[in-house]
Amino acid sequence: MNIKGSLPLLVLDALSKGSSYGYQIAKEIREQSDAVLDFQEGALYPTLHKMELEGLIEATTTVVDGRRRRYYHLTPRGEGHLAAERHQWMQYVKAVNMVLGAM
Amino acid sequence: MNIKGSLPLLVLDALSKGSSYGYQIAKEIREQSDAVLDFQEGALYPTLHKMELEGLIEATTTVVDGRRRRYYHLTPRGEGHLAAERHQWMQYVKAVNMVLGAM
DNA sequence: TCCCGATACCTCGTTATGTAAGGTATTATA
DNA sequence: TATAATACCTTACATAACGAGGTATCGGGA
Repeated sequence: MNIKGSLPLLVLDALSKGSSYGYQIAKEIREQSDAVLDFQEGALYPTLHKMELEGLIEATTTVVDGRRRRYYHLTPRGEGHLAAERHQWMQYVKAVNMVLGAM
Repeated sequence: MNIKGSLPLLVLDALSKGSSYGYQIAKEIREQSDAVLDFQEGALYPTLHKMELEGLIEATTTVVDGRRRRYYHLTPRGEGHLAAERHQWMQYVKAVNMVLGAM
């Protein structure tokens, strides 16, 4: 179950804790949310590519145990964007809760 | 700024407080959220029609002050769905916050 | 009087972002 | 030996939003 629009925030947040790669990021999001969040590869990889094009993240490809890994890390621009996305997320949640709570 | 997927919940919630109509529902959501939520008519009306087809809401058309109004009210099915949507929303928010909070 | 903003409904084209399913390839395990 | 896990990718499709347009009424200000 994935609400559209929250994946970039989750990716930026994951990379703010150190560089990582697609498969690992997806796994962490799934595990840390007790499998409530479960983004498919068809959402993850295009999002990573888009964020790279936007200059939010940068990548280097390496090979570990014979398997190719594309490690991403935040750019300064990405760091700024993380703060903005965090704020937007909290603001949105607050707004929905205000409406739901209102009588 | 609207995260995709939250509109049906907000509509069901609005109608749980009494019958209402599209224009009014949109206005309430906008006002009660301090304009953070601002769904356009191109999102609102198709969503209302879809929810009616799904049997979550029912409508009656009346005329007030010469203007046509289509009043919606919750069906029993819609009431059950509201509880499910509420739960899903809270579960999702909790999941994202768990991931964001995790180190 | 005339136009504009607010009210009230609607649809259509486009865009964004997800799922499902497929492909390629390697390594570890049953 | 075959299957799961790791690791990348793409394509077709579905969904749900936005933007912009249309129709129509009513009330208020220039």
